[in-house]
Amino acid sequence: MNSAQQSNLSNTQKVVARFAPSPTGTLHAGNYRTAVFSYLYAKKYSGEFILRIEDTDKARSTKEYEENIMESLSWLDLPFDTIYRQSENVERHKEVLVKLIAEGKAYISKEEVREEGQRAEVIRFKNPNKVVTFFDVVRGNISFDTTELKDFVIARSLEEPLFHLAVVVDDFDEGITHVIRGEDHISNTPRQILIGEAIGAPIPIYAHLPLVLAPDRTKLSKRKGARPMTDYKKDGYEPEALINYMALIGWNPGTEQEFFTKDELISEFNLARVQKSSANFDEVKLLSINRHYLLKKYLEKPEELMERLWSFASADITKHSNFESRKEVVTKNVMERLSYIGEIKKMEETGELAFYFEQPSYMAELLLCSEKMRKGVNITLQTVKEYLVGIQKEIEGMDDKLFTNAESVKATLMPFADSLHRGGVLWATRIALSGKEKSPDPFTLISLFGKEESVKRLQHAQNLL
RNA sequence: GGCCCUAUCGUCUAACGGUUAGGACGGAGCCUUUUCAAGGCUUAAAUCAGAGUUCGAUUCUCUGUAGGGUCACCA
Repeated sequence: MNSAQQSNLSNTQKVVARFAPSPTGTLHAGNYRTAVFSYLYAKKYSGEFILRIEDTDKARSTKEYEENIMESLSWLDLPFDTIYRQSENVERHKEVLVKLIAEGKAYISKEEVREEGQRAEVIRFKNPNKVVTFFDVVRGNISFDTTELKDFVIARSLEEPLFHLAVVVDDFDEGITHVIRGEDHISNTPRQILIGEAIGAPIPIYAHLPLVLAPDRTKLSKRKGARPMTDYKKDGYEPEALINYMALIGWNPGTEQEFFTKDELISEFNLARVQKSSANFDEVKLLSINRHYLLKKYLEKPEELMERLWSFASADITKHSNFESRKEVVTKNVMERLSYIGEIKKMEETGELAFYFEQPSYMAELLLCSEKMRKGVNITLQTVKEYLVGIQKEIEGMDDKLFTNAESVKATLMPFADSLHRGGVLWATRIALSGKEKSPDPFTLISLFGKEESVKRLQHAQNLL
């Protein structure tokens, strides 16, 4: 049996899939992954992707969270064709409730009030108490004996429909053909099918996706480090990387391709290759995919990327008198180690950037290269001083034209370094210029700083000795 | 606990019932190099257990085990 046979929907009907979050908190990658799958599926079949805000819980739903959802979807480039809010549909829900009650399929039930806020009367669905079997595209047939569900509550009152009722009515009214959602909804499905049968709604095609798990292998949640999608935006992640990675959690194309444009995903995606078992969300892998897209953009549109990159740095850097002239080279060097753009902020905070613009301070001993680099030669602070004096002289004697690029600086200075001690001279020079154990090579730095400042920094180093 | 779902390297995963069980991320090592990063090469690492079906099981069946989900007047 396939899904089209099971469902009483016509298989020539246009696909209408939906993403139906409730605006009661910020949503994380696990939530948005279901949006990705729904979107890809709908677009693959030239169908519609609907966003439905499930805000029937007035007490917990807020406009801010709703905006957060819209912002994320827009950032991820998952545009919806239509948006609905359940709260705007209460009249219709009421109409259905009234009809259900009139037909004896639901009833007003007197309740014992145990907690504050509980109603003395609610509306319960009259459970036909049968076994419901439905076909899930991901898992095949699933059966439940609904007897254990009893007569479940579908509304607090005529004006206050609850989740199951609202979902079924709205899916029906909106013409939803495919319900693609998380596995945590599997056990809700029989209830919803029962309601659907009671109101004469067609049964949609169900696809329950495996859950996205936190590293502790339980459901992803805020407490377990799941970040709101907007955090990735704030940190300057590439939305293409998120989409790419989320698509690959619980789905694979069956080939060894790992990077996909959105259009490629749309054409490659299918529900048949969706995994049954839940998966871990791996921030490290996300980082590596992000870096791939970051580098790609840097290669394609360096100007644009540079603008974006430095918008994450403080004015101490971007308003520095040398910033504009050094920006390009610094960007190039910084890009070699960034996984995501916002990391530049971290680099600045940990003091990895300052030396590009200001005289660094450091301990004189740092000018001494490691034993390994000395290759048996005895190098003392005095020797280092001689190296620095020598290299400074060389630089002072260089034609200004030679400073325009690192290669010409290297071509001029390397023979000199070799004549004394390559490792010792270059290490000391680099430290004098950067003050850092780890930094770009000395030729790049000399070319970046120019004659005057390079000499100044070398002089500073000599004064330490 | 009841019900439901799931089970391949650390992680994400591939493999018409027949493969030296493949790839990616991460790890390790080597090369390159003045440092770091990048890059190149190499490498370690898995079919939950036990029965059954079969000439042959990662793949099918059953049992066990483990993990997860769900049991609201939340969604």
